[in-house]
Amino acid sequence: MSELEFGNQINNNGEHDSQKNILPAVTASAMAATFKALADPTRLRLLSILFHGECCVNKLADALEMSQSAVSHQLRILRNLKFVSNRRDGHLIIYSIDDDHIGDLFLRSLEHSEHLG
Amino acid sequence: MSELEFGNQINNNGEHDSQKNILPAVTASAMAATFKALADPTRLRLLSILFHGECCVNKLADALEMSQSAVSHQLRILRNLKFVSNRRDGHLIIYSIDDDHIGDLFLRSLEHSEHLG
DNA sequence: ATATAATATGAATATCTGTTCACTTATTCA
DNA sequence: TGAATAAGTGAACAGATATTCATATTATAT
Repeated sequence: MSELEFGNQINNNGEHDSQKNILPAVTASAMAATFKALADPTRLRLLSILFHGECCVNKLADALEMSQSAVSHQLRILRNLKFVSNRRDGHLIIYSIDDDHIGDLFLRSLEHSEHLG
Repeated sequence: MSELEFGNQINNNGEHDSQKNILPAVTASAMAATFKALADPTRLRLLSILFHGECCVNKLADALEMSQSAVSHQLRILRNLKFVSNRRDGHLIIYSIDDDHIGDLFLRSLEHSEHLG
């Protein structure tokens, strides 16, 4: 990771600062938002179901034995971060995975939690 | 991700359930803990510094313009999740990255946040 | 139109999280 | 030993988060 670059930066004195190369606060917040969306067991379990194929809200709620409302609230968070998308079919709303990065993030996290033991 | 497996499961009726293959709640919580540790701008910025090499607590606090206490609290969280380790050198405690997965997680999250725009 | 089914949403609440403050611990050096 | 420096920690507090409850929205079927 030593080649990591977050874009050029100007330090407090207005001088170019290539030494520290600290992740800018704005970028850090954006990344934190991404991790926050994945930092909940319910949302991870929802995603684990959707990895196997699209699914409507009621089925998701049944599968997790949670209220429809709770699941709907959580799906909104995944939607806002563009991890999932939905489409209407009759009076069902059908959710599916809609992101390239999430699979990798998911697997790395699984590896790490196994690594912790 | 369709080949994703979380280990065999037994459903409510005691029957084998290979259809849903939902991420078990315990595993989901472990993964969530991993993501939680990364779901904060301060901790991500600390890691971004450590990617460039080891660093003591005071320098980290200076770099982020935060109190030593706040940084110390956050370092403990990264330490508990084994993302960083530390060693003593005189009266300095020197922190460094101590994980294989974190670099990937970091970069994927960066990609995703850029993808969101 | 009306009733029903599926989903979304706002308010409320209990829990969790990040920082500050005051203090303690650990190490070095005079 | 005693002062100084670096880092860790518990309590407290403000702000964020997950669920519940009640209600609103949207589409289907009669």
